[in-house]
Amino acid sequence: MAAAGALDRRQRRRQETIEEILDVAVAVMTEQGVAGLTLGEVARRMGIRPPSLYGYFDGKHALYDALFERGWRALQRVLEQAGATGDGADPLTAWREGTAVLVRWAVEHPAHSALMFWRPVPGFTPSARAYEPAVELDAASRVLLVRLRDAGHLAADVDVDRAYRTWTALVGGVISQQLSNAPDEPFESGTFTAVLPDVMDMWLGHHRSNPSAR
Amino acid sequence: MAAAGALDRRQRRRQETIEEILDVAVAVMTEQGVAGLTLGEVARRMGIRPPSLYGYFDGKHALYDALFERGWRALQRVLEQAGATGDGADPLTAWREGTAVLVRWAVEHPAHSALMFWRPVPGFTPSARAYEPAVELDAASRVLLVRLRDAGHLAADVDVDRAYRTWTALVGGVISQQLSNAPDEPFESGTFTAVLPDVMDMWLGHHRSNPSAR
DNA sequence: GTCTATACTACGATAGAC
DNA sequence: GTCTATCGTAGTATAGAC
Repeated sequence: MAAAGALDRRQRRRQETIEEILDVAVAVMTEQGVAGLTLGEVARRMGIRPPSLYGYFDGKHALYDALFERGWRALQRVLEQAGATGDGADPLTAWREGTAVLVRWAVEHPAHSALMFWRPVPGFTPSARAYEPAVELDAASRVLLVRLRDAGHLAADVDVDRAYRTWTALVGGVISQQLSNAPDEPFESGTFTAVLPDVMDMWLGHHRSNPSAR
Repeated sequence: MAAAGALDRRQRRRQETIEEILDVAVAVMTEQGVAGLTLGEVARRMGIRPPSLYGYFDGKHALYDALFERGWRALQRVLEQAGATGDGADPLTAWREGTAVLVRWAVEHPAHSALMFWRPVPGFTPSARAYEPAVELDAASRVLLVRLRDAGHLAADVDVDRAYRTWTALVGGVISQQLSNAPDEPFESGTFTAVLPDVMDMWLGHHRSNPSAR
């Protein structure tokens, strides 16, 4: 039992170090840009030497990969807490609020967002494991979209896939513009996040009256 | 006259070298990502040494700056050629076609677009000179938007600034999603560029019936 | 004037001592 | 587990050949 306790303690300590590395990396990325992350700067802020980081991550890309996965998992979590993926609430409310929560999270986590939504790092491609929560969230969003249609908020013959793609473009556009042009503005009063209600109305109106025909 | 001729010839030669550097840089950025540009790779492809590039550009950032400016100027040019900024055509047609030309140019010039619309390079901020065509295009777009309203295609009391911001978010979103998720698809059959007509209809419909109130 | 040669600093990464 | 030492390559800058 003593050995197991020591192992737990050691593993917990290790986990704490991993968390610290990731937190510091996010801070560096927020200040210097996602591609401006350097292992030297992370090590410097932690008071260790760059090679020591290799005891926790297999290089810089592994760090990006962990941040990519954690970003999607964190987004998943806030959406679940907002009740956006549950079956209880009215689909329309869930859709509207879920979208707002998504955009808020994105602008409040610019470094994660840039890594997740754009691909600013030359050689980096997320692993299948890191991609998993993104795929799950995609599937959950499509399910909710179907419920939105079945509840009569969208035209019965709407092209769900096309409508979903359109929605991602609109929401992604608001996030993109806000982060590129005014990253320091808060969600509530952002130059672009402020038009999110308009954008939602636009999308809902279009798919309520105008079906996918074109 | 002979001296002037020699000077012209020398300057022309120099200009050709500058163009070649920029072309090669775009090729590298297209393959490796905007932040993946290295002077060594540019020099290697041109058959020269990295320090030779300093005779034409004051380092990598100056190269980015020139590409930023040329990108906006090129976009300006194709929009003018499409008649999107002239006074002749119907404002609605000009707006629709101008938007399509913009999106097409963006997806067909991914390296330029990433540099112009996102900010993927850590230390780089475009100079005022490089920004000029972007500002001009912004102003021209707003003028056209006012003409669109005055021609009765938008509600008379529409908030022009807000409508313009919304438009940039929508169009930027389509470009963003297309370039991030399926950069190799052509404009005509792109997963996201294909919904551009829907997005345009949405935006026009919203501002025709629903004024800025909210 | 334009290039090559060379040097300096910083980065990511690995090997091996303690 | 962390360190020092080291490698290869990048961006940058200067000196000097032609």
